[in-house]
Amino acid sequence: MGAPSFHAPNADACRARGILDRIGDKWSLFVIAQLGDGTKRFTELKRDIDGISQRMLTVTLRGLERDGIVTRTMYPVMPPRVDYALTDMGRTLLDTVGTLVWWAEAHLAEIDAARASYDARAAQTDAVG
Amino acid sequence: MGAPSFHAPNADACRARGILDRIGDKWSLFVIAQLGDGTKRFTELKRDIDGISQRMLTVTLRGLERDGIVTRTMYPVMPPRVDYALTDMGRTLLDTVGTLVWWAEAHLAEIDAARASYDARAAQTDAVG
DNA sequence: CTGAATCCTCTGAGATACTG
DNA sequence: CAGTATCTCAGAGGATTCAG
Repeated sequence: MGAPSFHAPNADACRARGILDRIGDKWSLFVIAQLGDGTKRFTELKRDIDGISQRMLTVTLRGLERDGIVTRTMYPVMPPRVDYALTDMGRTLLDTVGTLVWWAEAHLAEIDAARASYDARAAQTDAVG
Repeated sequence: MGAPSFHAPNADACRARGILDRIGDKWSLFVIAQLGDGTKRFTELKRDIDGISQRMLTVTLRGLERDGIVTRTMYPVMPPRVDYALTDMGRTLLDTVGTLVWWAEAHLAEIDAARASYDARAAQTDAVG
């Protein structure tokens, strides 16, 4: 439990938002996860991340590169070749996100149950009311 | 740092997405952070979370309630009164998110530097190219 | 006080076609 | 192969208004 008590005023939530804006979008997490396996090329990423479009892969990679989370290496060869990899900071983020994944796994069933319960209550209220 | 090594294939990223869909939206994190201080009423939350609209506060609270992260307690009095609080699961999430905030604080400067550097390079490329 | 309903705008993101 | 450019659409979210 390295987590500080986090009696967060808005300020703390604000800092976290910056991070969530980065990894909370639709694709960043998948890209980071994929690069956790090691250096990959554009087409490899596109193939391995199911459903991502060229455009979104490009946009996502640009964002991550800008924030110093991935590196982009171009080889001036024909046909072109570009390698992507996590930076050191990117790897620490991978670790941090790991705790979130852990939490998700630990509470998936509980969340599903809560949703089912809530939906059932809502449906009943609808029918009765 | 209990974080497992997280050599995540897509499956792991997928599970985390569910969580990020919940806390990664524009307001959930602020609400959770505020409720970390203890039970609050609708109007208190609206006042304390700068810039949130009634609508988004309602929508956000409903989502969090549905997922079993906050509880909603109505008092049938006049004028109406509704209290919101974190559930036990909500408190564990607060803890988990704490590690993310910690990461954010630890790397804010590095990220800012990376952005500045990237933007500078981009501007230069633009000018020269 | 708490919230539902309506309207409106702006951005995220997919599909497609083109370039070095 | 690795992008960029353009079009388009759906959904998020704000402002405002109405109701219990």
